[in-house]
Amino acid sequence: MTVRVRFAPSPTGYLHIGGARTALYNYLYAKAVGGTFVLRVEDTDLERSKAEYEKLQIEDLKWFGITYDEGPDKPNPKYAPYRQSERWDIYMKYAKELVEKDLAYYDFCTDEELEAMKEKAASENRDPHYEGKWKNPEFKAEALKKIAAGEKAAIRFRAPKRDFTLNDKVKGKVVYPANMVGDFVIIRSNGLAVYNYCCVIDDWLMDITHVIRGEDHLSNTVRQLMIYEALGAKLPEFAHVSLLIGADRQKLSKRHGATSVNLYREENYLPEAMCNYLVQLGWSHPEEKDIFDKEEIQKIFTLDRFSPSPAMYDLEKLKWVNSQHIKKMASSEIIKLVEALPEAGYFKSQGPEWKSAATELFKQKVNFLSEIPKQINEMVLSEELEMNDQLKDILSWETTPKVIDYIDSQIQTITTPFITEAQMNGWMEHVKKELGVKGKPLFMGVRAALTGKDHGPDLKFLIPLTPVSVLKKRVAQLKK
RNA sequence: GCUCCCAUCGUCUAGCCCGGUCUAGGACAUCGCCUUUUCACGGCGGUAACAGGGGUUCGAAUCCCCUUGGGAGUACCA
Repeated sequence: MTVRVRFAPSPTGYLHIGGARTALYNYLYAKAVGGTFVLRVEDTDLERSKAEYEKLQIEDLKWFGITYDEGPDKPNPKYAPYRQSERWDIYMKYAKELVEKDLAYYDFCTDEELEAMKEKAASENRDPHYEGKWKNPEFKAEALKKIAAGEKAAIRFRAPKRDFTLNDKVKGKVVYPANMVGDFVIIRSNGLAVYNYCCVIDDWLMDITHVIRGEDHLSNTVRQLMIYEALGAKLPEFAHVSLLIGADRQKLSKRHGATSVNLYREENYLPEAMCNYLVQLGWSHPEEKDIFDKEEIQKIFTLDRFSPSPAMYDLEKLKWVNSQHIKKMASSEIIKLVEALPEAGYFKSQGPEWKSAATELFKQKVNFLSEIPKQINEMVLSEELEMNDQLKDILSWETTPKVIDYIDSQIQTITTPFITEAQMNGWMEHVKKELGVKGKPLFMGVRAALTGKDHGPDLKFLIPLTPVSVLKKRVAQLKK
């Protein structure tokens, strides 16, 4: 039997970081065992579900490189349709069968009655477990007659009064005591099915073998276990992955800042880095590696390396992971990506040699791709000197004026658009040997003269990338 | 309230299932030093954790119980 897993998002917003992580785990597992990854859209909440969100979420998934084998736009006739909103009749059909078998019953209870029941239960300090009076066969006949006459009613599942046990891949053995839940609604009085029920019907009918999802579903799983049993369906394996939490240890949500995947896309995070980080949040590499890519993980991914405790979503480490992936990446790849950036005007206008030299230099120093053109604009292009305390300090050294004078005299003789690394080294040699300036005054003096800054990348690489016209202007400003 | 889940450095985690090799390992962050200056990179090193209490055992981070703390669920939401 081949493995079939699914990711089942609700299209009620952008793809969430947590959702992406769950999708990733499913995807990785499918890849690891040669299974099928299904995308199912859980849009039973008509109020909040929007078709455009479905599209957006799929785009986000694509950005991650998460592709699915089956889904709304890639249907397998055996299992289609893949949107729950297109499966109402299926849910109803099985619900009626459950009623036939007395495993469920019609409930004509009104909202007011329900409310009263809940209040009463609360006042008696117990759970408002619903137990309808329609258990009685007479009531059943009566109910069926009313339904036939067109009366609206919900269908409630009759919860067996006994323990249920789940052997979860992450949590281990979980025992749900009897009476944990009362009879619960599976079909609303408007005829539409409810999550805990559709989910089971779909997983069953779609032959899902492994349900990998967030821990927030763990408590609800008892309801699903009951339905599987009533249906006579084979239970899939369950893996309830711990939740992502924010800095306040609460479940990660919008108020924790950037929790939508599209935000990271816009910020030009590397999808590979994002995957790397997300996978690592709750799952550990068997060799304790921190940096890895999807191709590597999908070969070795297993369900037994999940951490059972929640993981805090921490931008600092993500930043570092991103920087590591930038360093790993071929410069040719980076060039393509950088050129697509809005700040990359100057970068784009340069020749291939300049681009690759600049990329080699700056990719070592940034956490984000967008910092490459930003740094270039600042370090290479800016003509304006910013007179800060550090710079003033350097200028006050007694060796600095003669360094500047020398650099000025040299730069005047240059007629090429750029100087070479050899020329740069020659200047350094001269200042060191002939002017007798070495160590900190040497490097800081030359740096100040040519960049007007007290920090930046190695001079011998930086200066050959800087237009001579810019260098001249900087030196001229310092001469004044 | 009730039910379930969770508990190793500030953070992500290894180790836990199959007790001794753990004076608890790695990574991020942080601090210090080194590298022809600075930021960064790299290298080296430091600070830093088994929530508390009981058991079981010759021996417990590892097994059991309790407490505490955190999380989730408790809907005709998903």
